[in-house]
Amino acid sequence: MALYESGQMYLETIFVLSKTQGRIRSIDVGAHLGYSKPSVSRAVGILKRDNYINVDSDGYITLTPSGKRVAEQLYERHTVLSNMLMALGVDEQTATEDACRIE
Amino acid sequence: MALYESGQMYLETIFVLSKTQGRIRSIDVGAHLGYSKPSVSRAVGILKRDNYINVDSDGYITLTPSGKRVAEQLYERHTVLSNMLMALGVDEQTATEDACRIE
DNA sequence: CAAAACAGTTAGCCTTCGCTAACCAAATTG
DNA sequence: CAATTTGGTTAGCGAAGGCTAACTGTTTTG
Repeated sequence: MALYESGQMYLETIFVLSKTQGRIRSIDVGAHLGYSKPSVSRAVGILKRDNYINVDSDGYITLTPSGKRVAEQLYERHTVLSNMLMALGVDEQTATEDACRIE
Repeated sequence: MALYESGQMYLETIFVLSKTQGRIRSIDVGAHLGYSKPSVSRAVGILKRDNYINVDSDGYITLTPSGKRVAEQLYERHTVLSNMLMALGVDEQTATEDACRIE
């Protein structure tokens, strides 16, 4: 199944939060993205169905190998964009946000 | 009225085609974007309703002052992105396409 | 001049992806 | 231990923005 725009956002968020926070659940993803619980619930269900993530019985989310591979590409792309923007003189905070928006 | 993502695509396309081709109509915009006539028809109707463009009795499209102002910003943003990508070593053709995608 | 091509519109369908309301089950707490 | 909080789900709405089918009216053409 194809990974749509919003799915990429969720996947990258899961990747980043996993790195910075350790174990994460849907609620953390929603809090980070500013989305409602049902929106996250659906998105997580799709990512799980399409084998990008696993969700254990306690609701903790981990990336599958293919999910991790894709997420790393997305994160790399994000980093490239941020660096480009910073090279243009945008400060780091704004650059990171703009990179998000552009993605 | 807000200008949504797709509206920006249409507006920028109108701007670019006007510069390179002179007089343009909906059909030209659709051909360039690869969209169907009804999709373009709706989008053009919205851009017209929101005063970004004018459409004369023969169907020829021109930008209003505010439409032109916005389109120039979009085009500028596009150019910046293309240049950033080319600075990264991407060839011009690919850079322009990627800038489109990113936008 | 009849037939075909061209440009545009209308009606209506589908998917993505937000949302709220309402519910459930498990954990926490006064 | 009853009441609240927490995390998640289900049902269903609405906007954006693609699409096809089918229609119009105008031009072009054999």
